Amino acid sequence: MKSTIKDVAQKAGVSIATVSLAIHDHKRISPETKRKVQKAINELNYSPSKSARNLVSKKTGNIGFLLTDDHFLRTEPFYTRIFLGTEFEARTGEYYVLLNTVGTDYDECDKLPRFVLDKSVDGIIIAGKVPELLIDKLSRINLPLVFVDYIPSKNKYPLVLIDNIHGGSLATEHLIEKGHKNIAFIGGDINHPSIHDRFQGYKLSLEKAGITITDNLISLEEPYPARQNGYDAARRLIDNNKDITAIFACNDAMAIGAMHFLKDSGYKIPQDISVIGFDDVEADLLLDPPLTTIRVPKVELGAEAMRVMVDVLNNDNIAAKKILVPVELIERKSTGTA
Amino acid sequence: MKSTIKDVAQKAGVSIATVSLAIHDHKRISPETKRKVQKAINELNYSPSKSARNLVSKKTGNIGFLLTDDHFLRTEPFYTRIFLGTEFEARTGEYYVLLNTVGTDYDECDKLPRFVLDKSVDGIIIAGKVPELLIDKLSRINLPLVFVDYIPSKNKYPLVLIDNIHGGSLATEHLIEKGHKNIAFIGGDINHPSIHDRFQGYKLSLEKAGITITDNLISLEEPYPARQNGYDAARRLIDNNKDITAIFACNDAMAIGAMHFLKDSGYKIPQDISVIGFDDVEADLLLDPPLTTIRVPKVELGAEAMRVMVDVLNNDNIAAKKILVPVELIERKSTGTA
DNA sequence: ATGAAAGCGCTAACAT
DNA sequence: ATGTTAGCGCTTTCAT
Repeated sequence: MKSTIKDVAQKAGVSIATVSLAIHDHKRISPETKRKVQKAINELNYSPSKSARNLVSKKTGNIGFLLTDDHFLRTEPFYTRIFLGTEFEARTGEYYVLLNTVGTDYDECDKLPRFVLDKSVDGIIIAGKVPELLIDKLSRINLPLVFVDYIPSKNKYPLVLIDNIHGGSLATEHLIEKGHKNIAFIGGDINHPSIHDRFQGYKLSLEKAGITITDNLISLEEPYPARQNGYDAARRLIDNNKDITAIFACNDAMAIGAMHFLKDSGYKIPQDISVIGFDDVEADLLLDPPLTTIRVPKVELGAEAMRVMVDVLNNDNIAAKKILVPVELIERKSTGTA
Repeated sequence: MKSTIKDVAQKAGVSIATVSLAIHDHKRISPETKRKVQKAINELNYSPSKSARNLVSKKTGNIGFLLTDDHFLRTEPFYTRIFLGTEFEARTGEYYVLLNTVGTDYDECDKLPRFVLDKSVDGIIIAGKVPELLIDKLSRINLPLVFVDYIPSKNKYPLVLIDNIHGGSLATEHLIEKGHKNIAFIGGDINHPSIHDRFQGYKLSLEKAGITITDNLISLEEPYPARQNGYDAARRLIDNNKDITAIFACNDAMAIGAMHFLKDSGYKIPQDISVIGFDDVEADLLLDPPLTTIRVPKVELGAEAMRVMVDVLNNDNIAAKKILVPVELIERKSTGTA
């Protein structure tokens, strides 16, 4: 039933070493022997055992995908898409990807992810913000790390990032072009590199357009960028400043929350107030009106991270590169002229 | 992290065999020795190598998760959730899950999924409808198969299914209770067991209520249950029958499409026409009005499938069992009195 | 109750 | 150009 390298060797009338070398297309093996071996392999329907290979090569052929559980369970399928991207790309690199989530409250006592404990991965792709303590621990074991959509404080790893500053500018400029002057910004967890950068893009574009940046247009106190927080931030902003004609939310979740608040308060979107988000999650199209946003190519982010990982694994001397994945404006119906 | 069973044996002052037995909590090992070994394990931060274990045990510790690529890429994160469920449950069973998609147009020439070719899995969970030809091929290799949300024609495998008939009844009865008599059904791919069963539930409930089942209330011709097809089906139905006061769509995607058509045509939901879906995808809450639907516990479906798989692998349970996972009515705002 | 030793299937020196 | 052989880290008889 299950043939081994020994069976192949016997059938081909050579040694197992020859079979092994022939399989790896080693130049020391003559073309004729290779053919003989190949014939035996076909006849026996042989396929090398991964376990045995792994044991001797000390490789696993697996890449770990790590993120916090709240990221994976959140309503918007953002990181799920990134995961899919790594998965698709892994196929071509002959890898499998293993998933593990960790709590956001990771502390000293918590164990390392299962796939590092039992040595089941050759490298780890870390998606989104994870506890720095975990990164510290991970950096001590000798596994290649690639970050996607997050910049760890100890910045010495390859990074695959959204071009957030540019995206923030795109969103803001879109609003400016529509004639808006009082453009609010809704952020959450401003220490998060992505949100920080989107905010930078906002400020840069306003400055470039000669528009003064006012404090009461900006909401940065929400602890994380979720719908309810977007709702709350919009309320606080609108309560304090009736001149606002447009809102740029740091992500779609907050934009959706803001839209709910505006509707609840009787504002018409975009006639009274325009709203633009960031991410382009799938729910955007279902909203009424559909949300104008900055599209983040999520699958592409994952694929890119996997490509970098494969590169790192193949040439151990790769410099920690930083890849900025471009974004684009998707204009739908939630933004209009001032 | 680099310590092996040898290091542990040395540190504990015993043989590697003893360490191995102690790890597996074998009764032949004295409690005291076990403690000594455990201490050494902790101090060395030892964790057994999966590759080595796999080699001797002839197991991989991996479960394959198979579905068609269109299922995985569709907008509603339905199968993604099921996948997550298998993943969560796999943790406790000490398994990893490997993902593979196949085309819907799978034919004789196509290769088997990668994880079966290189023998990387101990069993396969098959989610949703997959080509029967593939199932045939898979059934010939000697791997345990578990189906979730699909009934293969060669019905000899463990099945984890949604209680679709009951769900169809729940939805229909809800509408009947609201006083509706002209209740339309929108289906797609009626040969799909799930959709077929939901339709059965619809007919059963109507019969039970003494309501005649009329052809011009039923749309079954759409080839698959997606949004656009829901839109088209609703249009055809409403064009032919102005008496319709409620629509039961076989899934949320079609319900969303139907709602779009109704809105485009100036119908008010639920004042003019009620709409109920099936699945409870995350978009439902964002719709205006939010969609009344039958909730399918997606994560639970996946977890259950993995539990069955683990059972099968442990030989605890050889009989091909069939598990019906219950559903519930989630009443939101898209259904009202007739 | 514990240890010695024989593999599991494969790769890669080292021989020939 | 090909064969011999020593492990990789672990489980599992079989001895002691």
